[in-house]
Amino acid sequence: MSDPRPKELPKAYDPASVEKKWLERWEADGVFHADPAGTGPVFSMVIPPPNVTGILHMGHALNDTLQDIIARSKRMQGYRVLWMPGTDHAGIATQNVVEKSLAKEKIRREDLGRVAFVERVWKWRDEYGGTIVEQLRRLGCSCDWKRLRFTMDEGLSRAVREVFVRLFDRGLVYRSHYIVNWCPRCETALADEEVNHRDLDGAFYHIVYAVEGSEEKLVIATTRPETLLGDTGVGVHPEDERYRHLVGKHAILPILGRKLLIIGDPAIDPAFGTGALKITPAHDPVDFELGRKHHLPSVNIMEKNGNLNAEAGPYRGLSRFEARKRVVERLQADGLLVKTEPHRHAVGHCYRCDEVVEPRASEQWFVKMKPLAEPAIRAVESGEVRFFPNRWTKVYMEWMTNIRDWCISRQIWWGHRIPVYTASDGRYTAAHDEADARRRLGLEESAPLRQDEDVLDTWFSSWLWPFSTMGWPDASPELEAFYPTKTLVTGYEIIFFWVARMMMAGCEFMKQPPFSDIYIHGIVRDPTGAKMSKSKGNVIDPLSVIDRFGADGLRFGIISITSEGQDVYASEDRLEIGRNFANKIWNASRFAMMNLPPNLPEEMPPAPGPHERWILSRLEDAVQKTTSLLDAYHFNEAAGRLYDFFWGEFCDWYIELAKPQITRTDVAGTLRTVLETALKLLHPFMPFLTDEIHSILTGSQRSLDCAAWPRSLPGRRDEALENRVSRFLIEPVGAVRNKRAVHRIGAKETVQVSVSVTTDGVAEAFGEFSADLERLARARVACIQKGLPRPPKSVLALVTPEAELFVHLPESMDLEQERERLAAEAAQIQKYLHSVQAKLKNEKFINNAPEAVVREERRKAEESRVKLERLNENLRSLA
RNA sequence: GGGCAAUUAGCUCAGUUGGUUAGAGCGCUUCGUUCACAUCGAAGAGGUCGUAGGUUCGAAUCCUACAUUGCCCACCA
Repeated sequence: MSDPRPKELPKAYDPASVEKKWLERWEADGVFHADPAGTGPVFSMVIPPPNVTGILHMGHALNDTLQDIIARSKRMQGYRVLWMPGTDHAGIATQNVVEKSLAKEKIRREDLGRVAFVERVWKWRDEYGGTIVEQLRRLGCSCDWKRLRFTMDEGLSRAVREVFVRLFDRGLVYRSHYIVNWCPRCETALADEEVNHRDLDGAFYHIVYAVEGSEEKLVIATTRPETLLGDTGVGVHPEDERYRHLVGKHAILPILGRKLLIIGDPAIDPAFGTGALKITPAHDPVDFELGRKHHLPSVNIMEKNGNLNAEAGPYRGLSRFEARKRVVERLQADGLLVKTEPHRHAVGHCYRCDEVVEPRASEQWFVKMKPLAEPAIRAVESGEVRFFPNRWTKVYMEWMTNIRDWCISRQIWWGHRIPVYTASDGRYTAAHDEADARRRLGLEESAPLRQDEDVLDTWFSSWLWPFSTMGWPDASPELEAFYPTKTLVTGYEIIFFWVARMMMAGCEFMKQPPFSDIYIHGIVRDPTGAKMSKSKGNVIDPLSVIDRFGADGLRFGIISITSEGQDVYASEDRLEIGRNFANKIWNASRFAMMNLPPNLPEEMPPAPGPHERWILSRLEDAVQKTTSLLDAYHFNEAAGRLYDFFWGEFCDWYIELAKPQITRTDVAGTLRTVLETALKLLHPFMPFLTDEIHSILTGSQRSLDCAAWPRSLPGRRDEALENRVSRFLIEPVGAVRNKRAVHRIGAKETVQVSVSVTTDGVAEAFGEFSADLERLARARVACIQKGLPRPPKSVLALVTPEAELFVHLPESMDLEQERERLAAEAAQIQKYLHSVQAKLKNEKFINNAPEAVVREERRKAEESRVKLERLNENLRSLA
């Protein structure tokens, strides 16, 4: 036992210095390092890699605290824990950030050229890319930081190339001219999942198209009139009476005068709009398919940046929005705009920059997903991989079964360049490098090759994360020891982007799903339910919370306000609970450190008193519940049980009971045992605070991460004792305090208490705790006696079938008020008694309800009956 | 158009397989700083569990509708 030197312990917990110290110590001791060559059971997880441009937000705070709780508790439970950390190169996001910073110097990326630009991004990463990692450390994340990975590391890049080549060779990766989602701001294609649809108010423009060689007119409705410049056909339903005779004829495109073949296709809904559809194969997904089917030409009218090109004739160079305006004006002037009606419809937006996305036909690379999805579906179907909460299974299945091919090429510079090489004769292949490409194409060593200009979607590296971080494609000791991982913790917003794709990659390349448990948590929102975003200015900065409340305060706070599987409404006020609890733990420990006698024997003293056996019994309950709740991923319930135990049972009752007897060995020993055990249970939630207290308390400099998780000791549970404590101690104390408060008895005054009991046994039970009652309720127990009538000038404070407790009050007591209170209580019990008696008279209840339930109801009825009788007696005697 | 979630105290949420006189934190009211902690202690007020039916001896809990809110998916131009 070291000397805690209590005088130096501050009254309030001061996280700042403590956190810094322990961060360094954990790192120095290598507590978080996982050795693949070690012995014992293994537990592994990979962090959802935050964007390298990221700064810690509340979403990370929640996600990574959850993982850290798992990691630390598993470590204490004896597992060799690997929590693999790293960051994501976040192609578009990072490129945008660097482009923005270049813009301040009035430089565009084109001015620099590809090589110099990519160098700038690397430079940016070297300078700022460590920010998020530092912040995760400050949060207390027990990742194996020595293994920090980055999706553009050489090793991970090699894995990306290997995967691309394998898929190419299997025919699962292909190049195609296809309509894709195009972000004119980022100037790149996007995957379907990267487009957010929002309903916006737009207009439905009804436009007149003339029919060639006829007086007939066709009216066509569209929401994007500017795309008519790219029309190459008109479609109608083949059985539509209004239009079927026109099929095969031509319509004349307004403004440009182009001839448009009128085709019939059952895909066209005669009931929608005017029943006639303008076909713009290059700028609409439906039209693209129709165009292909009916061999219509495709006219691309848009530049990469969304401005119109030469195909748009007079509108060349205009933005798509300006062009829309001008086209509408022109149609109006020409008398071709029949009407404009308001129309609300879904408009796609870029998930990175929120620009309105345009469908645009272009040459892109795709992954054929169906064959990859099948094993990933089976793994979940069979129960090999499970979602927590389970409802996400359906969402996953739905998406997986309807999966579409994945557009993986991006027209940006920052990312893994597509490893496809084309020879001068036009033949191409995927390859690990140029030499490999020449081999595959049967070319000479010096033959010129051109590598594809595009880079891969960021998620094309993230989907390999669980094994690329462990050294794949090599057969590494890490893969051997730590793959597959056990639990993946992530938010539901990336189930499609990431979780589903990792499942597919794991099944395909490792022949084994990458994890068995998928824990899905909600999104952190502001108190009004809006997503937190910098532009809205509603973000809570976790770092400022750490500054104010400490990392442990933030961690405990965010976990306790997060109900399972639900979104979290966070505000700094709500997080205070964590800071307050940390302070409570600090002060309870401070009490222990100031009062525990030196040279206390290590082992638990034998035959402790009833208070001690009581708190040990409650501790046992806390150990059991916390352990099983954590195993089941019920994090906030586990946190809640610990909070209740520590604050509501240990501090509120046990410490108060122990105070006068703290010099006794069994009392001090119990206090220490309970505190130490509680610190261990709390450690995964609040690692800094618990390590600090533990080190002061024991002199040990080792983290509790190295301590053993508290074992359940069922022998400590004593429910009969718990029952006695609550009936003869906790309830009487509460009752006396209540009368004191109600009758405004000053805190310094002592009140007299008498107890009337029915049996000697009950008198004894009261006697066991009467000293505690006297101290905790500032009372003096005048007498405990069988059949004692209500003493004069006293009020009934507590009534049970076997006892009545009276509090003696001064002359000034208000009898009338007291009568009202008793009468109200009697009325309430009367009402309850009626309901129970009615139940017991019901034969169906007696016959159908389990015997235990019936017995319990009988007991309650009897109890209420006796209580009511006593209450009424007292009421009469008050009159 | 499909699907999912939520609806319990002023606010934010618990309430495990149907059986407690429905709980917690915050906020509110009253009282209290010799005694680990005012980031605290004590006491208290506050709820027809969204609505309407149904199943059952018994429903906040199960079923069916409906309402409100939020989210996800979907090529109706």
